[in-house]
Amino acid sequence: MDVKVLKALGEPKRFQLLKLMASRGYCVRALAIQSQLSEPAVSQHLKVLREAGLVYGVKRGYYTHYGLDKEALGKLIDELEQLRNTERTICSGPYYGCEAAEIVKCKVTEKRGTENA
Amino acid sequence: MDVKVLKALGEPKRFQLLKLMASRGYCVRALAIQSQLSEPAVSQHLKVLREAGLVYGVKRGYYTHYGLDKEALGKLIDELEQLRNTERTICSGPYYGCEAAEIVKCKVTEKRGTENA
DNA sequence: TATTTAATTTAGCATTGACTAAATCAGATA
DNA sequence: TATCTGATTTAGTCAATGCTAAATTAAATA
Repeated sequence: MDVKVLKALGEPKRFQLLKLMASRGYCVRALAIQSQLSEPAVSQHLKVLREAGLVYGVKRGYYTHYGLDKEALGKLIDELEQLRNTERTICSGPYYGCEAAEIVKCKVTEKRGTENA
Repeated sequence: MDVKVLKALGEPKRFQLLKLMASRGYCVRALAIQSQLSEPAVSQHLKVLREAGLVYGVKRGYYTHYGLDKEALGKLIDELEQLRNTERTICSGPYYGCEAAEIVKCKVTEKRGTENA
């Protein structure tokens, strides 16, 4: 999982821009007006979104059309889905350690144990 | 869409913690060991995740068991899915404006127009 | 009730990040 | 080729954020 994608989405203005671009292409100024941001600010946000692979830009005449890359979004969704479907280990042992205790290498007999479930 | 959720996920260590908690419950110290973070650092991350609704804590004896709230994750997934399924408006008009031009209120005749598709 | 202990909170510090203003770039138009 | 213009980049500023160390809290245990 590329955290860069989540980080790119986790900024309110950036997410707003992305929502706009979901429905159609926008040039930088249009995005700036819609989002109440300056053009350089939009440009910088677009750079982050581009580097996360969430957005693509197509030059058409003077303008560059920016749009949401739905395939990239789908990839993220798949990965989150996978996380959701992670099987959950049931730990019903004593407080200090369970069947998965060795993961953190803390023993029951230690002074300050680590609970693992 | 609550951007707080995405913001909470967009931090590497925090996402790592969440991945751990997907498979089973962990106490703070176990998470600290696993993630190579101090306990206060983990506690602070958990606070962010809790406030985003992504994580729940259950007190069991001395320990608090933290786990991923899969329902909250599902909600996020649904919202991203919705974004992905957004119908795309086709703009095939001239450079300065298309059928959706009025959105940004820029006219073809303006000195510096705004492209909308 | 007194003690123990996992967890949290606080203050402080260093880093990251978003924005502005100005300069620059790129490339389409004339 | 020269010009015009949408977009990007750069430098600088301020706020937000993640971490540490120390103090504090809350609640289970003895």
